[in-house]
Amino acid sequence: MNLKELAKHLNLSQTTVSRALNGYPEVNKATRLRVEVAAREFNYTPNARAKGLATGRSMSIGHVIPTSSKREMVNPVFGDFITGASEAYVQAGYDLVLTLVEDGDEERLYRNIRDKGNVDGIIVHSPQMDDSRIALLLDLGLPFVVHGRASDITANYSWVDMNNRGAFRRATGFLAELGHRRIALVNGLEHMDFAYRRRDGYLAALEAHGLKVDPALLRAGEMTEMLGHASAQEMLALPDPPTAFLSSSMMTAIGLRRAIQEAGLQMGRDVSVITHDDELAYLKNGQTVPIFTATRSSVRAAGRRAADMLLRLIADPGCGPLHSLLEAELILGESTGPVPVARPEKTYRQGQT
Amino acid sequence: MNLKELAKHLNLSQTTVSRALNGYPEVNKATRLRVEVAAREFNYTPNARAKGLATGRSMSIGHVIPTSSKREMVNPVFGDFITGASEAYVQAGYDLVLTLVEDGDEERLYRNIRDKGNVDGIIVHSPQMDDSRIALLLDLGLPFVVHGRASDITANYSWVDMNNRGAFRRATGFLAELGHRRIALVNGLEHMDFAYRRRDGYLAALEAHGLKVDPALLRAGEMTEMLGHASAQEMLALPDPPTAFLSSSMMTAIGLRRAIQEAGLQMGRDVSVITHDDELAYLKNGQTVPIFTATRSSVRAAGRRAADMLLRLIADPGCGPLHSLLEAELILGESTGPVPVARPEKTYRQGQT
DNA sequence: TTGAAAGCGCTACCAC
DNA sequence: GTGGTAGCGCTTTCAA
Repeated sequence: MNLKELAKHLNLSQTTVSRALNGYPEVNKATRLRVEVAAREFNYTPNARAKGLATGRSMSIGHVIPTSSKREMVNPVFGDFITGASEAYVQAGYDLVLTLVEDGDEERLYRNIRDKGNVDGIIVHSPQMDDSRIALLLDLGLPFVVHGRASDITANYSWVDMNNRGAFRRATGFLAELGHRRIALVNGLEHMDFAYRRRDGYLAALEAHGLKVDPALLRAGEMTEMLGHASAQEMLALPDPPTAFLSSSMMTAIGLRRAIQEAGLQMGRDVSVITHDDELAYLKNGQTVPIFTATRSSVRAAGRRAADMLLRLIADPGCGPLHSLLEAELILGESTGPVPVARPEKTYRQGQT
Repeated sequence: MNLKELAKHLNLSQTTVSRALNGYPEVNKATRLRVEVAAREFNYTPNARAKGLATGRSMSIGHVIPTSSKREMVNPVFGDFITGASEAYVQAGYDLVLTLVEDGDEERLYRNIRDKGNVDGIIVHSPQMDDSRIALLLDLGLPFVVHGRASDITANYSWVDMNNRGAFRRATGFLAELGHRRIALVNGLEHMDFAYRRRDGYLAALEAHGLKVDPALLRAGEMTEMLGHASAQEMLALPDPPTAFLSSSMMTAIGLRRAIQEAGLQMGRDVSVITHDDELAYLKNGQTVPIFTATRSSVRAAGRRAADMLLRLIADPGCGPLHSLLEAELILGESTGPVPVARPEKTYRQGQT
């Protein structure tokens, strides 16, 4: 059933029915009620394409995820991010359009996304440090929010990010305070902004604790189980092996733990591991003390926030670039209870530059 | 730039320009060339909504993922599935619309999806054994392909599934052949079809090897690290603990391995683990022998296949329900080399019922 | 408070 | 080969 038929059935004009259904004030109360009842009765659902054509808005948001042989496959945390974003979209009546893109030809791709017109704005995933997409999107005038930041870009754009630097600084600090002197980092590809920041936090903590950096204890690559395994295996074979590992991903950590086990070492006794993507981690202190890193729910909160931000940007383009830095929970203690939700550290507006 | 403007610029009618751009045969070769050049020059991209309104097709596919507090969060393998599906969509010029839905009110929801008209078909994720959505969708006449099956449903519908039963039968068999008599299964929620089938395969293998089923070695729940940890902890405290574990998910396996380690046992020596979602698993035989379970790439292949299937169903609705069962790689051996891609076991058409 | 009619940008039918 | 024109289903002036 479409609007025309519904109107005919009610002996009303399309105009009135449309107005009644879209909450315009000038409709007679009784008329509106009649229309609403009939709409429900006939399961009337407006055609989104037609509505979009008429209003100029598509009521959907694009999520653009770069993939290529050189980058990682779709990151597992993406599911959590989307879950959070989706909440906002459902409430606001928006749809989510997912676009996986091989890198290369960004110019044409993003222009097409805009001109095709089936999204009102996009969320940009996996920014690199010098991500060229930001300038491009600013130029195209398509509203967007970046999930993460691009450290080498000076332009002012909207983003939502986890405090990666802070999380890794603290995690490294924990290990140092427990007496570890040889702390390894198995990171993601370091042209990715999140990985750069994590490394930065790691280095800062080493320096703060008077530990010197050993390049042999640093590894970066696609965050696979294989990377974790190979890295740990090689490092543990060093004359002066690490006694603790920081891992940037759950996947990497799985391989890393396997290598530790294969080396005949025991987690939490001989060697400690803290994983970023993981819900639980280990510290060396005789018996295992988990560090609770609530990354999954934090990422979900980030998704929610990014979506809210973008919707606001679309509704009120003048509200200027928005930023939000979320603090990931990182709790020393028992591994019980529900996962706490990340709290925003700060959110602020800023005038357009 | 839109069609009208482009046509005016070229001193041609919209009709001709449209025909030239859409590959209709009756266009003069020279004209077509002129049009194509101009289109590229002005970065002309047809408006998808207008095109959709005119053609009646939206050129996008919906992926519907149920979520609720009672079910698991978005499964990590979903990213791989989407990656595969996306390849097909890009080639065919389709977009991917992602819809996360809380369960309840399926009736209204799926009807809305159809009537809203911004997808031409959907992929149904996470089917339960008696999933009510299948009858509903069949009734609604919206083309769909299920990722997985619904064992309790007798209707004939299109699906793509991994051979979960076979994979768990084989995995259990490996362990039994290595001499394990007490093999535990930590499964997903067993009203989910994949979990039911995995359990079924596990039970079949036990029976084939003359091992008896011990309910104390069976656990099912949301596939979290906590489930894995709690399950393994309790089982290892039994008077007659298991010497091997099968885990339905990477997340569960992480917790499970932690419990093993906390119990002072050593993986691959005291106890063996095979994880489904994982790339590597362990067998007990003096030294560690990994089982390479190429689930990630297998799932990606499944996504690709499901998408191809749905596109075909949309193009030719008469081609009848299609089915495809994919075999997950499960290789005893070294953990090196690239991940092999799943081969289809069988694909066949079938007349409409 | 209601309705007629003009688009939104495109395709597709029919005439030339 | 090419062009005029009537929709696709909705919103939104403008009049009444």
